[in-house]
Amino acid sequence: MSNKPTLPKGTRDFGPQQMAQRTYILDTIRTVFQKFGFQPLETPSLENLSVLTGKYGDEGDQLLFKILNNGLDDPKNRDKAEQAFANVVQGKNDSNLTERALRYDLTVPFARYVVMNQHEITFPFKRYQIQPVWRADRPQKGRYREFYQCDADVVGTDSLLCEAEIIRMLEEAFGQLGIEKYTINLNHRQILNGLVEAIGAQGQESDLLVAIDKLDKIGKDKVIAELQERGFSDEAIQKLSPVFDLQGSTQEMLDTAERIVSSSEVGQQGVNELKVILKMAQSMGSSLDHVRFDLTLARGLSYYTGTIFEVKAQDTAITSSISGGGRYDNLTGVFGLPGVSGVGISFGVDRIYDVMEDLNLFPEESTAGTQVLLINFDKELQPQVIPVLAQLRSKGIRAEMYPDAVKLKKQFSYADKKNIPYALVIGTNELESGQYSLKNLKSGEQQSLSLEAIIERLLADR
RNA sequence: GUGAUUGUAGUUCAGUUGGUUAGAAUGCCUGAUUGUGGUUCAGGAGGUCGCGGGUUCGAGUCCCGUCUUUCACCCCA
Repeated sequence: MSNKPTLPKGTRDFGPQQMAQRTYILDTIRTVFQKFGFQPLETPSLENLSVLTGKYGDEGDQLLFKILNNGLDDPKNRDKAEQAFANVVQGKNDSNLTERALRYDLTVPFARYVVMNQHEITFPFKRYQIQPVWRADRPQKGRYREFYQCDADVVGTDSLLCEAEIIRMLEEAFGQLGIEKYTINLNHRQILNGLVEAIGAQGQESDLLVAIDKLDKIGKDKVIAELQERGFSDEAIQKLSPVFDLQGSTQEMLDTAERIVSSSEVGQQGVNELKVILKMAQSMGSSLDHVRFDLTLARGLSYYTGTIFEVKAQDTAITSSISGGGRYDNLTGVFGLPGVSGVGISFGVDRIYDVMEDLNLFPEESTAGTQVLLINFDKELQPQVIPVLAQLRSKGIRAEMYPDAVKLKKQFSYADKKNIPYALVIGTNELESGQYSLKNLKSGEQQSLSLEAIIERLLADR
């Protein structure tokens, strides 16, 4: 029998260095959210299973992490539990066996919160939420079973200002993180609906979306093959062909799209909305350099009804999207509150981390730890050295003293490994003269200075 | 859920058609240097070969199961 502990599939530990880097990402995003007027919200890790099922499609339901009820071993529950188990084995949910599940995303819990607090909330309601979510997916590159989402959503307004602000937030966040090469892909569900109408393929919406969403991944020919396989007529595919060959500036592509869906009223409406959004984003200071209209962007989540967003980084092995979102007209409808429109964006911190790691984008400050290590010479001297430690900290300097009076070699190599830039040596000589030895561990130079001078130097070098 | 793939020292990996006591690099500890790290040199510790079963005189090596890793599909952050 092995006693070696292991992690559950698809989960990870984050050590001190990784935590510093992750915190840097989260803080950057949080600051952007707050700057745009979003307020924080946290919801429980657990939700009632009935809140989550049916919101993510059949595939999504399969990926929920369900929690086994307690008390199943109680003899008086036994019959119920066995009956429930029989149901679950047949793929049905049964609250006598599982009535809770881990949250799958942040949007549905948010919708639940809005419905439960509809009378207290002032609309439009802008909230951000940064918490882990869980999916019972098979892990692979950029996919984990536990990962963080950073969501910002606005509910209670149809204004396209929100969409424009989302574009600005994406630009600010990725700009501040130093990710320069990325694309914000933009599309509109109504344009896609218009497309379905225009080619006369009503009733095959989802088949169409799934197929054309793969265009940049598998190419035109394979998409056409897949469409044929899914039973689209040659005529319909013929009508789609301009979609595969879209080129030019965002504006030009939008104009082309407008022609393609000209026979459809909803399609037209979608194109117009995107045009308005882009203009608004521009007047908010967006260069639109990173924004691209992508008629083949579909996104899986079934609740989107308007604009949809997806962000991908370039020049990196991480090809999956690092951010995504869109407008949903009726998310709270399933909880009995119809007519509340919302739009939101979600940042995938774990993938952003992978991209930044891959491109080496973490600034040195983002991992800053202790600034100065006090060398521990001798137990006898500690009463005189400890006050120095306190004094450094009172000035806001990140300082620590090596806890044991071991060999200096060991203490210095500890500082070296922890990437501490300075070591402060206070031994008998220093205490006699009042001039302490400050060593810069990067350059190797060492100076005798008064405590005031040391504090000044450390404060200047932060 | 479907199809592949991986597992040997803290870490990254060698290990031949099955054959004595399973190796390297790096990291770790000690010393050269009893008040000075990152370089160098010398020495040392560290492994139930993922786990369980099977074949065999003999298994890290072959077979079965299981868990795990990574990847593609599906889907998705």
